[in-house]
Amino acid sequence: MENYNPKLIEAKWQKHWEEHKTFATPEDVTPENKCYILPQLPYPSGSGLHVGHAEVYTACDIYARYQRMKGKKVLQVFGLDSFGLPAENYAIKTNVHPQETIDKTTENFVSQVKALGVSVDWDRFVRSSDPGYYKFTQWFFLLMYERGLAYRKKQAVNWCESCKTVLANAQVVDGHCERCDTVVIQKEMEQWYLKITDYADKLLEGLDRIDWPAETIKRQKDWIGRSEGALIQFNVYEVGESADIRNTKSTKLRNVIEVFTTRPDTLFGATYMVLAPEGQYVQDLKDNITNWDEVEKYIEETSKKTDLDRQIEKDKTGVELKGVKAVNPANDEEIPIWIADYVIATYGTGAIMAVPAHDERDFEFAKKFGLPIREVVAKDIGDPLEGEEKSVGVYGLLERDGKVLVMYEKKNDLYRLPGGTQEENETDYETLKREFAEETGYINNMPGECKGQVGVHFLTTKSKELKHYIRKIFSVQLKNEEKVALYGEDKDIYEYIWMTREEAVSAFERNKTSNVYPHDTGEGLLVKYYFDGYDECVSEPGITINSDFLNGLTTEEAKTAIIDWLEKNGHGKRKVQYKLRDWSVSRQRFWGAPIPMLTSQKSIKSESQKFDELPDFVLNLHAWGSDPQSHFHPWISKELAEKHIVSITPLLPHPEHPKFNDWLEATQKELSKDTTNTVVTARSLSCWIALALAQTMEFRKLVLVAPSTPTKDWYIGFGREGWGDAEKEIALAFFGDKEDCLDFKKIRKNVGEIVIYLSTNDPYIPCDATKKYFEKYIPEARIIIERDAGHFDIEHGYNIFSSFLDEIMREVRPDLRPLPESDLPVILPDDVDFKPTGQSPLTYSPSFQDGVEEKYGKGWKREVDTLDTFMCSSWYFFRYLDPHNEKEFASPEALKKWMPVDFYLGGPEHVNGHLLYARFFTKVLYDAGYIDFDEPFTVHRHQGLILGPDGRKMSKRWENVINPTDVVNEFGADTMRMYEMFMGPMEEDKPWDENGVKGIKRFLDRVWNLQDRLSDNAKLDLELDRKLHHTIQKVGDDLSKLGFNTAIAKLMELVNEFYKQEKVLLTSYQSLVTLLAPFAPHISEELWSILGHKDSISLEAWSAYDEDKLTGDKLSMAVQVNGKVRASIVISIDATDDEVESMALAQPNVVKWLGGQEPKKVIYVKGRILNIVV
RNA sequence: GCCCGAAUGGCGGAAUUGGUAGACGCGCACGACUCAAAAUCGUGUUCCUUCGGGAGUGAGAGUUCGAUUCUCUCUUCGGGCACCA
Repeated sequence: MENYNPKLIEAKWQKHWEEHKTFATPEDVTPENKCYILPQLPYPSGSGLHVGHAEVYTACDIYARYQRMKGKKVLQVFGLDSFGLPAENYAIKTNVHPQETIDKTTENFVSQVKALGVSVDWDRFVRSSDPGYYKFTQWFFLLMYERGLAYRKKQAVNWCESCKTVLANAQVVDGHCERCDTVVIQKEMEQWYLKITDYADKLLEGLDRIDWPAETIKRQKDWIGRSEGALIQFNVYEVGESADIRNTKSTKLRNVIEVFTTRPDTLFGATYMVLAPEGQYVQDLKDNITNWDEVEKYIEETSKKTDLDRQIEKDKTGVELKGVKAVNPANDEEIPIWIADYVIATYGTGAIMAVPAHDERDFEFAKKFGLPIREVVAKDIGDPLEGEEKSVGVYGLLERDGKVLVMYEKKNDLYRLPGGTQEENETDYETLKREFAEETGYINNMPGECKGQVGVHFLTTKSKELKHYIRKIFSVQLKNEEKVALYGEDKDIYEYIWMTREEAVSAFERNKTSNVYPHDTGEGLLVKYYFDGYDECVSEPGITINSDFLNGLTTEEAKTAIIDWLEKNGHGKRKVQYKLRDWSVSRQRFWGAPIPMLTSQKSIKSESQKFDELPDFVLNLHAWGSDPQSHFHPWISKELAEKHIVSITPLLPHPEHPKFNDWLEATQKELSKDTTNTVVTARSLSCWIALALAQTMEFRKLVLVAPSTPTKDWYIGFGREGWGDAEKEIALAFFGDKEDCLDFKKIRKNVGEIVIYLSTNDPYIPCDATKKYFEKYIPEARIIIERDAGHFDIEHGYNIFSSFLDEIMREVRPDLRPLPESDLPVILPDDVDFKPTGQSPLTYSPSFQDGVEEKYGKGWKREVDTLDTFMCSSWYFFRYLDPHNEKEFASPEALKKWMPVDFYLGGPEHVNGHLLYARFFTKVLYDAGYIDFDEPFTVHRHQGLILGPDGRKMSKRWENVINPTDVVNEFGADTMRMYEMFMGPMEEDKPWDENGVKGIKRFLDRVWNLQDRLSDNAKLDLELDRKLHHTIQKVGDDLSKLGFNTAIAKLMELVNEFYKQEKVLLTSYQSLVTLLAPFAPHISEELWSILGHKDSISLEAWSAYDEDKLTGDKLSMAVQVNGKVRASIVISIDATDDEVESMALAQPNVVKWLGGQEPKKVIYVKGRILNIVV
């Protein structure tokens, strides 16, 4: 027998697999047997494969090989994310074109991965920087653009001065650039964004349906950051305006500040407002602000601060806006308006109502600037009658005979302290309560009876909370407004409850905190106590006080009540707010996919057009047989009104029997002379009216929902079958005998933008045919296909239609144009100086704009920014399914066959980047009808970090980097694979251990050397056979749940058992080799062929275990006396309970420990344990 | 500050629904083979011990016949978010 020589056999088998295409993707795939295994897409760095990479590919491969042996049809893939900053930065450093570098590193990286012996279908290898790939990255951008999900906007962005590029929020780590660690600054720039915020709800909802690590799901939820609350409008007045004017409720109040709050119930406690310094509101008020110089200075100071500064300096700063006041809509109280940088412009509305009593930040601010603090939520509640023995409700304290008395409630009884047993102190509850109230002026926590200063509501059922508050401070309500503070120790909380005034004061002095303000009034000590954490006041619900009609309501009740009131009185409404921001995708860099858009200097289509930010008039047209009160029309009217946009939805004549000319006339009447900034929306039949109007009038925009196509064959060619004569008659009356009669040339010239909504299951308007029709006549129209939207009717949930509202409101940009899909890909030119200047390098490419004007018209140029590489990795898992398809990103058949991914392994660092984006892309494809699932990764797991031998993160700096290829060369890929899997649980961080690698090598040597002991006629050892079947079971179970380390341990046990035998049965050894195959494929293949098999072990079936062989006829069991193990007995498997008990009692050690006593009780858990209690 | 997660021998880590804690590997010790070393094979290896036992899964309590596992409090470490209204 030769020695185990991994070098030789690994090369041999890798060649064999490649030549025999052993791991080509199977064709006979069903939804039940398909198994798509996806390792995370790596960047091919110059330093090559890292041990962390090897961990991912090995784990995926072991899983893939196991599933293959279990009979699954496995697709395992590999690719590279070769676009992006690392390659470009390296190019800049070395002055070598990134393409060259990438080709080199690709070759190196791929050969390193292949050397691990992974069972990947290499014919499906993809690389994001190849034109065949990024053509579809660009296609995805166009899809987003068409659906209104890609937009260009000027706003403050994250900018890295060193990388000279914009960064997404997820790429900013602790205020620093993820790549180069430079402090990120804010810069006003026009950038492309993807509207991922539109999908916030869907991204949140889908998390409940996927098998991902709980931690990851939570992190995505936190990142999306949904909070429910209300928008509340505060009117703003100039100081000095008379009350009369103020009271006249003018509908066109110019200055309204809207705030978002999650605690509308505290509205009565809003004693001032704060605006974000860089926000729009401040600018709007500029003319009325009398201290503008001061304000401007503050704004400037803030804008100079980086986000990092803002995070570090948490000291509150701010400036009051003099000359203006806001009015709290709840109580008509005038309150001051401030600006402060603790309010950020990008969340909510960039303005808050400040409720200092119940918000920590407002509280700090109010304290610093001496603003009034009004409590509106009483701290307490919880049912004192509920809970455990220890639950105590402290009702309050009073002073008597120089002692401070605590009233508290325990279960149903009210006690007085001190002393006395329960019985002695038992008193009539009502009497005691009354007496207590009379003496203290304190009224207990009965909802509705709370008075502002009552203060000490330490009512709680949880001893934890009680301790917490007592430890912090006891605030005691005495007569004449005097307060004392007491302190309670953690362990003996009752100790301090009884104390003299002096004791109380000194206890208080000892435990002074910054939130306690003692004043000696001369007559006594006045202590003002602010709760240490007002955050708790915010998060913990309570009873509303000081709030007029909300008094006595719980927080939840008060929220509902105040929102109802606000909505009824037009001061606000319910609102869900998200932390998630839109995703900035344009980069001023070279090494990425060019954005497939055209730009021009001209901002209008014709001489007379002028598009302001918002439309000044919206005309909505309802459908045939419909009216202005139906479907989404009422909602749209309301929303537009709230945004102060004038809109009309006229009732069109005879909606049941419409006539074209009547409708046209009726709508024309509603329009003024200048319609250039008017938006016309229409649904179904009336879309034709909208188009007809646009032949002669200029519009800002048309938004057509489920449009009938304006041909006379509409109802025959496309319409649903079985229409009766009546319908035909009406349709004819409407359309007349017109055939393609519209002048689309004029329409296209007259309208700034045309958006068309279609639904995949519209019973009247066929999606595909209508799409084709409009693509032909209005190629630049943006066609948005909505999944399962029916006829955009109320039955399909279209009483609200938010993307439609967005389209109405959206700024029209005639200076931007998407490229037609047929012109993709936009090839990245290579005649580019890629040194960063802050300008996109493509600006300087001589060839990039060649022929663009000739092809697309004068004045048009290609967009010179490139796409964030995260866009490449947001869809790569689709490309593997059909990597050579030049027409589609993947064919519908391939998508149906393999998606979603069955197992996805990747690092936890991408949770709020890639993993969110990939889900977003998938959901957009779903909504657009391309796919039938909306979550890409059914099962997802993370791998942990492999640390250096010193326990630190591997880094050149620590000189503790392990190169996987060195390990493969020295010990072989099988050893490398198994060692990485044996180190510990896959998802945990674990340090590398040189000796551990040797241990695995030793194990494989032992497996190899077992050949010496093989025999085909050795006697079958029953114990060994049972062990074998146990191992088969355990290894299979562990593999299905990725417990690689324990599976390997079990294999080692089996091998150790084999070594206890003189001879090993050939069949047993064969089973061992198949179990080993997923982990160490090369040695397994070699042994398999030595054993005489011709076929690859990779395609062998997984061993089955025999259920009957798992259990022997005897087993060993522990006997306990009083819970301590005192003996171990071997019992027969079918022994009766009595037999076992008598056997246990006969054990000498048991007899000894029983000490002659009779057992009180014997607990016998069959086959597991027997415990004797004396 | 807020929110998660973790803590087991000298080390990496096992332990099913609460049922003989320390599987497996490393390291270490001893033995066999060898002139010797390495490699290999074998034995032992939680700690204390007066060799009867005793203690023991970060600390302290609780529930239980029985707790690494469940509950509460605390400590330490790791991670995430961070003025998100």
